[in-house]
Amino acid sequence: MLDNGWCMRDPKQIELGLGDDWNADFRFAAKCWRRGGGAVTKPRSRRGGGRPTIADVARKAGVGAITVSRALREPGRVSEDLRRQIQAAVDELGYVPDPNARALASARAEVFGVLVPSLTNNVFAEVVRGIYDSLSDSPFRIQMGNTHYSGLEEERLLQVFGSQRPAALIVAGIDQTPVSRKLLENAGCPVVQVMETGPDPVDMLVGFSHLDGGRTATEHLLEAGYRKIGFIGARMDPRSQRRLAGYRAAMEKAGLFDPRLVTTTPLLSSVTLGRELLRDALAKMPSLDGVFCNNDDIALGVLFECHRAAIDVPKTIGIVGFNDLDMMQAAFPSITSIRTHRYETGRRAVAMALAAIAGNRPEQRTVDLGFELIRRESTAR
Amino acid sequence: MLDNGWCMRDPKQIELGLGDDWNADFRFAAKCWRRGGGAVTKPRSRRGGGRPTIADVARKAGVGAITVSRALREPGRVSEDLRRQIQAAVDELGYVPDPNARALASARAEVFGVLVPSLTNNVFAEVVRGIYDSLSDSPFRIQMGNTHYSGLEEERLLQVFGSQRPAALIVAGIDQTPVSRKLLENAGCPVVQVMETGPDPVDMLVGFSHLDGGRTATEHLLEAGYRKIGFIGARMDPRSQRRLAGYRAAMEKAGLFDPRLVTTTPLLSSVTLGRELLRDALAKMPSLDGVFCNNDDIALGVLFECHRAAIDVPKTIGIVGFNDLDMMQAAFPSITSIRTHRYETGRRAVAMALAAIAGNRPEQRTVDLGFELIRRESTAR
DNA sequence: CAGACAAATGGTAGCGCTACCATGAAGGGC
DNA sequence: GCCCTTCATGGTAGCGCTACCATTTGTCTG
Repeated sequence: MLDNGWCMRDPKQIELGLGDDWNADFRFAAKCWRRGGGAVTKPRSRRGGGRPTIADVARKAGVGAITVSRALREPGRVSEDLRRQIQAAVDELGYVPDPNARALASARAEVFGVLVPSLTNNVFAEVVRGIYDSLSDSPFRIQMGNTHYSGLEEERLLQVFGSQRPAALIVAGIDQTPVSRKLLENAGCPVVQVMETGPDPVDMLVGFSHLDGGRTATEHLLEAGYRKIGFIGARMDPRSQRRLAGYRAAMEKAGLFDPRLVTTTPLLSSVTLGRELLRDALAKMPSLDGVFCNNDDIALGVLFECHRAAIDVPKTIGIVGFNDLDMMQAAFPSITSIRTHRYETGRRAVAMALAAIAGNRPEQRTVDLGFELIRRESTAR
Repeated sequence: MLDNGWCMRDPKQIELGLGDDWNADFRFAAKCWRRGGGAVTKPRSRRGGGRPTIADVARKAGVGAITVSRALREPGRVSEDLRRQIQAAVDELGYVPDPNARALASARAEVFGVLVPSLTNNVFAEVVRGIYDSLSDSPFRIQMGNTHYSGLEEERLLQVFGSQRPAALIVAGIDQTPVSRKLLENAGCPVVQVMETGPDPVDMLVGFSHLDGGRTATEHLLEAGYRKIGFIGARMDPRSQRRLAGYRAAMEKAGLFDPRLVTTTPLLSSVTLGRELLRDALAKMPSLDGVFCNNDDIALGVLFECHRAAIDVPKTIGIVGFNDLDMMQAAFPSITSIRTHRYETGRRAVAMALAAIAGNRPEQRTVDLGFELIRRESTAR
């Protein structure tokens, strides 16, 4: 065992020592805060803190508060002159509008709600990055939620998000529970489902067909001459299930499907797990000559296991991944994968939501961004 | 070249077609919305929508509004009887408090502001995951910002976040600009800097010493008998700089430092880049016999490049990574790395912030979570 | 030049909630 | 019994902003 290592500090020290009842904790926290207990607060003259308000700006600029409000939100409706005066006052006072007051008064928050099943999965991280980049110069904030692949958690978060009257909602997937679907339909804002295609979006939809992706990957292996092609998948969420369905369709069409070729687990995907699953797959079916992996982490694990077991890739076993993360190209041998447009998905979702907010919903409510098969060494025999 | 692939759809189709002036876009959007233009809104009787308010609950329960408010926030201060009545009314009406109104009235939003330099970097994703998990059952929302490793962007986001009167701020790193530092000091809420240690935190600090990490990694290579040990680093942010400093300290102490052993680039880190950087390093210094990599992506790239160039690892070249992502353990040969406690960092940061909100700031304002050297095959010669 | 109409600005009245203070009732010490 | 707390509840007055409806001025039509 090489994984011994020495510890710089006692790991016990790293525990947290937190109570379970966060609400109680916070209630206590809030009470203390009110009494000026802990926080580094400056003494505040007025209740809301000493910060300038719209009234301060209005006074300084010699105009009405509402004109300041308009100058900031709809500059076109305020005369050039006043606009300059107001801008000067804003700059001088360092005025920043209070988003809470704004949301309360207008019954609409400048917030995009974003729901993803995982924060660390690179796939969703890329989508989220696209969303952030698209909104970074906009007045919109982003409220993100992690559903942990749980329908119940999604319902809860949707409930919470809805209470804020968001400007739009972006959610991963199309497999919402009936309750979630109802919440989305009644959200009173544009809704974009991402990462899939399907016949019946709640509102708008951006993604691609995982079924076609799975089929394409499998057909590629078949064309390359592989026959005993296995499917290896972890964390079998709905998207993985569809990839599996695509695999199965291609294998059945070729008359090669065999349930013993399929190896899955509900465990969270990881490179290490990819290694273990290949071992399992080979134990069940020693004559395996190809693998379509649920995702690239698994594919990388499979590759490493092949190295370790001295199995030649691509000669003895061909490997195809899914998503085409950067490392697929760098691997040795480089790994064939299905490239998906994750960043673009985020961008497009925001673009569609903004269009809908502006009242011109795209006539095309479903956008299929497709995917690409990237052929590499791992299937070139 | 194997990276040809065929495209399922015209990539040109994937462009966005968005204007540059988001503000103008949104202004238009908002205007349309007000006129009932696009969104799927239900007709609303009152201005704020037809949702139940605290007054509705109070009426139904036969109590004053303020009692409802208290029952929800400080149940202990309301009698058992009324609490039950109120809860029944809340459930029946499906009442959810409006966080905007709450924030406005109390001059304090139940929001944690979180600022990270990257959303896709697994390191920060893990910290963020810890933060999310720690707050998932709390009343706090999370407002995340992506600084893109830019001080200016950080200042801008801090400004925006501050306008919301957050309950706490968590920011990555200790190298804020003077402006950012001032903004943090005046935020009027607990502030936790994460991912580093240092002598002078704004408020609280959770992390570890990247310098010590770099030194430890390098000393390990030295102990294993490597002599011409290179440093390979991409995206040389302040943390990477400190790792480099640790590397340098160890090498100088051993009398082995040579600037030609250091290969860096400001480019964003990736596995592919790791391959290229090793090529560069070997071009400069063909006798290289060890590499300490800035992070695990780079280390993986280095490993793949060694495979491709038929360089034996660990015999000819030893490799050490940084962070100990899952794939380090799965790689063949497995890769020695410095394990960092990213998830725990997020958890601890939240715990400290909550404690501070509650008025009992930990006496220990700086928490060093340390790191571990995980010895593996890549340095076992 | 009246009448109509748009453009520019302002006043008022909330949005839904909580801080602050007031009230009345229930205990507790001498 | 008195005063002094403490506890449970409620009324009132905003928090900072914007929707809605004036009001004023200028411009255009016939």
